[in-house]
Amino acid sequence: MYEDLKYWYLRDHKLFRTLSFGQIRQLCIITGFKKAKKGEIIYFSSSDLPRIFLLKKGNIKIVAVDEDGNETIKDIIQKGDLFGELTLEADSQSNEYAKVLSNDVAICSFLMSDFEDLLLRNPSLALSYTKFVGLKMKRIKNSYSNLISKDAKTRLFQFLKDWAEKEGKKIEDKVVIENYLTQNDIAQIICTSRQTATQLLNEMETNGTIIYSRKEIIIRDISKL
Amino acid sequence: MYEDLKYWYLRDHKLFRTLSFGQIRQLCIITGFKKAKKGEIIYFSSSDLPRIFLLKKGNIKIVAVDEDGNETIKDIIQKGDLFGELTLEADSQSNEYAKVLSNDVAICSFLMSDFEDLLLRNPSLALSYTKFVGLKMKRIKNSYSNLISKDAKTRLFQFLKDWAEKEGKKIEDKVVIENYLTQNDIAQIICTSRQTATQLLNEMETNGTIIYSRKEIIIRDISKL
DNA sequence: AATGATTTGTCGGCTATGTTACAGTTCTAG
DNA sequence: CTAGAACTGTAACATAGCCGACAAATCATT
Repeated sequence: MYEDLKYWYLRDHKLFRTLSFGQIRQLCIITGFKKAKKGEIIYFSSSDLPRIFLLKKGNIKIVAVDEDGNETIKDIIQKGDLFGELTLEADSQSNEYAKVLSNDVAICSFLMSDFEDLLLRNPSLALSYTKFVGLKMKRIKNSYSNLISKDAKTRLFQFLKDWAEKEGKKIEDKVVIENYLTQNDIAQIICTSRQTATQLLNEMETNGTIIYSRKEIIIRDISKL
Repeated sequence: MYEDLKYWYLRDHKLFRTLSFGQIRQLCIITGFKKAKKGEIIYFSSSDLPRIFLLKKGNIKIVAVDEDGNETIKDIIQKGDLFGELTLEADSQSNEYAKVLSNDVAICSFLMSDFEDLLLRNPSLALSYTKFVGLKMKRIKNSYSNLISKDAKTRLFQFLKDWAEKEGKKIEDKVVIENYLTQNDIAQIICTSRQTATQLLNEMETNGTIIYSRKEIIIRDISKL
C-alpha cells in the first residue's frame, strides 16, 4: 500500500509517465517523503547524499546566499516541478536552500545515484530527461536575458505575464493569481530593489492594469501587458 | 580514409572518447565538414535539419538578434566545443547565428536525429551527455548571475580571468591571451556599452594591471584580478 | 600609397535605479 | 486584544553607466 503511494507520486510527473510500475519500483527509493509548513527552510545541496526532489504540493523558492550574505532568489518551484541536483552532479559549493512559501508543502525525493541507474537502464527516459534539462536551460537563458536587457518595468510585466500563464485562473476576461509572494520576493525575482517594485506595482494599480492585494493579483487585460 | 578522418574528428572530443570505432560509425554522418574565414556568418538554427556542431579549429561567437534588431553575444565557442541545438530540441524562433572570429575555422556537424539514435543505443553516453548539458547550464547560470549582481568593472575582471584561464599562456609570471575580440565584442559579452569597456580597459592599462593591444592582452599578475 | 572602413579614445549630459530613512499598515502569536 | 514583527508606501539624494557626438588611430583593399 505504501509502495503504491510512492508509485503514484512519481507516476504523476510527466517525465515518468512512460515508465512501467516495475521500472518505477527500480527507482524504489522515494526514501524521503516530507511535509513542511510556511516559512520552513529545507536544505538540499548540503544534504548527506545528493538527491533530486519533486514538489507534490505547494510552492517554494530556491534561495542562494553569496559570500557577502546577500540572498537571491534563484527559482520559484511549483507543484509538479523537480528541483535539486538536476544536473546529476553534486555541487558542494552552491549555497542554496529552499524556503516554503505556501501554507504547506509535500515533497518527495530520491537519490541521485538511484536515478542514474534508472537512466542507464532506460535510454529513452535518459533522452527525455536530457531534453527536460535542456528545456530548463533554455528557460533560464531566456529569463536572464530579460533581466539583463530590459528595464525594471518591462521585467515586472514579463514576470506577471509568465506567472499568470503558469498559475493564473481565467475568470471572465480577467486573470486571477493567488499571491503567495511578498513585494520583496517579487523585487528579488525581477532583480530590483523592493522600493522600485512597490512603486511600479502601485503605478500599475492606479493605471488600472492590475488589482493588487496580499492575497491575490488580478490582471485586467492580460493582452495589455 | 575519409571515413577515418571523420572518426578522429569526433573521437577527439572528450564526450566521445569512450565510444568504439563501430559506435562512432553509427553516428556515421558527419555530413558537414566545413571551413570558413574571418567574418563569415554561419547560420545554424534556421538550417534545414537541426544539427549539432563541433568546432575543430578557431573561435566563433554566437550572436542573437532580438525583435528590435539588437545584437547580443550569447556565447564564445572555442576549439573543441560543441554548439547548436544542444538541448536536442529544434528551436525555430531563436534567431541565432555564428560569426567567425579567428582567421579561419573548421567545423564538423552531425544531425540531431542521428545523435539521438546514438544516445538511445548508448545509455552511458546519454548520461554523460546529460551531465554535459547540465554543466553548461551551471556555467550559464553562473555567468549570468555575475552579469546581474556585479558592476561593469567586476564583470570585466571576471571575464578576463576566465578568458586567461581558458586560453591564456603563462610566460614567466605573466599571462598572455591572444586577442581576437574587439572592445565592442568584450563590451557585449560583459553587457555594457562600448565606451564603458574602453574606459575600463584603459584604466587597467594605466594602472599597470594589463597591457592591451589589438593582438594580445597581457595580464601582469592574474592573482590581482 | 591612398582611401574608406573599422576600431578606439574622450567628453558632458541624462536617466533609471539603488540607497537611506522613516511612517503607515497588516499580519501573527501569545 | 495587544505588542511586536513583517510588510508596504513615499520621498530626497547619489551615481553608475547609457547615449550622442566627434576625433584620432589603425586596419584592409585596391
